[in-house]
Amino acid sequence: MNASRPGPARSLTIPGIAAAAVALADRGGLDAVTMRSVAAAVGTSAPALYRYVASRDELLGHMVDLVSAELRHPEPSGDWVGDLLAVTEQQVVLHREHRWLGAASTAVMGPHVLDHLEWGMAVLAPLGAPTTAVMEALALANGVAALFGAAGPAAGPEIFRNLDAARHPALTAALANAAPGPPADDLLRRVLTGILTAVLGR
Amino acid sequence: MNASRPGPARSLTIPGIAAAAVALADRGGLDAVTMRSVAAAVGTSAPALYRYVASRDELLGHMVDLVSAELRHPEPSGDWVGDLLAVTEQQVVLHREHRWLGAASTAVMGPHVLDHLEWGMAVLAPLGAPTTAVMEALALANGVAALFGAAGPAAGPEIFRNLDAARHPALTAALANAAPGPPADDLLRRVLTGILTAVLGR
DNA sequence: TCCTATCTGCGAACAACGTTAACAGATATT
DNA sequence: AATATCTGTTAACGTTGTTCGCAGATAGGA
Repeated sequence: MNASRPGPARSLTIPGIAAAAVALADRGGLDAVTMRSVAAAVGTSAPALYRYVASRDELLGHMVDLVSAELRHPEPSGDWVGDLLAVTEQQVVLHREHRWLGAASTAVMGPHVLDHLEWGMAVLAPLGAPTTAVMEALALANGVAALFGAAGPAAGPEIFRNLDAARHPALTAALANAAPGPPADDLLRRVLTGILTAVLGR
Repeated sequence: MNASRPGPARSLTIPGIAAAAVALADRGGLDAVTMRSVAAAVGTSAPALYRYVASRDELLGHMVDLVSAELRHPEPSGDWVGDLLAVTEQQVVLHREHRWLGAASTAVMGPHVLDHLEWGMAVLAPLGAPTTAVMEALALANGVAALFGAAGPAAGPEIFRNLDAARHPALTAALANAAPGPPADDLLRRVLTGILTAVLGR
């Protein structure tokens, strides 16, 4: 831990700052993550944060990487669908616990996000599919995880304010007798296998 | 066109305002859509816009609805996969022409967005699947369209700044000899059919 | 030991944003 | 003609991300 550099030692760390920002976003959404609020949460001043991050977007990237570090990647077992499904389920939980994840623009991928891609490449390597197809499959898996995590009662019935019973009869009837509940348990597995076989052609 | 109401007539329309906002967003992203810039584009003042929209978020909703109006929904032909694929391809084009579409939070669905859902319900009605499954299938189709539209050279190689050849060897090798190009033509069809059959179980 | 270079964190400030308040002018109904 | 009501504008408020200097602290070199 030798700094070997003049000047006082830094009192904060990027993971610490990102963790405070994540806690704020979990409570009040991404709008609650302001430079001033994060600074107050870690006990410092807003301009001091710019000694650690170049911009707010970079801080958001650190947040994404921090929560992505929670993913546990099992050793590739040969059952590539099962392996991928296990991690995708974790991603769904991640998106459900941190509903800001999908909106956090990842302008630059953090190391843990890259770890996930690396693991996915290793899992799908035995298939011998072209790398572009593998990347597309992984991107689709990520997107499906985001969709499943964001689903459910994300917003109230205000979304259907413009619903007109005369113009949208089928939709009106469908919403009347069937509120959109959480997706079925095995739906993610079915969709994921459907996507993977469609993309990788196996 | 009788207003039958005192006071001067309004000089603007919501579609006109939304069209100007769409043009701004197409050029400079969603950040370029500020109340002042939109007002300048339509030749008025920022506070005057609040006579037409209650908030900036509502304006964003009008933008989403305006571009969603471009969707052409064919008469259901019985070939529900083909019908759905035709419209989903249009949605991909829409997301590619308006890359801000995915980021525009739809707090309230406009009439044309509801039209799309209504049409989807009608297309999938002959299957006799539970309404929740149909809604899930349509939501997934929308999400896949957004994913396909957002794919490609959306951002430069800055995304992989944190790539470490020692930590991510497979990824490094994959990126070296295969730049992520646009998805194959028939990929969307394969993925969509895979998802639909997985969700609707047919 | 003292000096100096260099780093940290802070107070003030700036431009831009969404939004509101109060007001002048225009217009259709009475 | 009088009145009520709607429109659009100017000014302003609070908040945001970000930058500018500056005071203070600290480690290495003399």
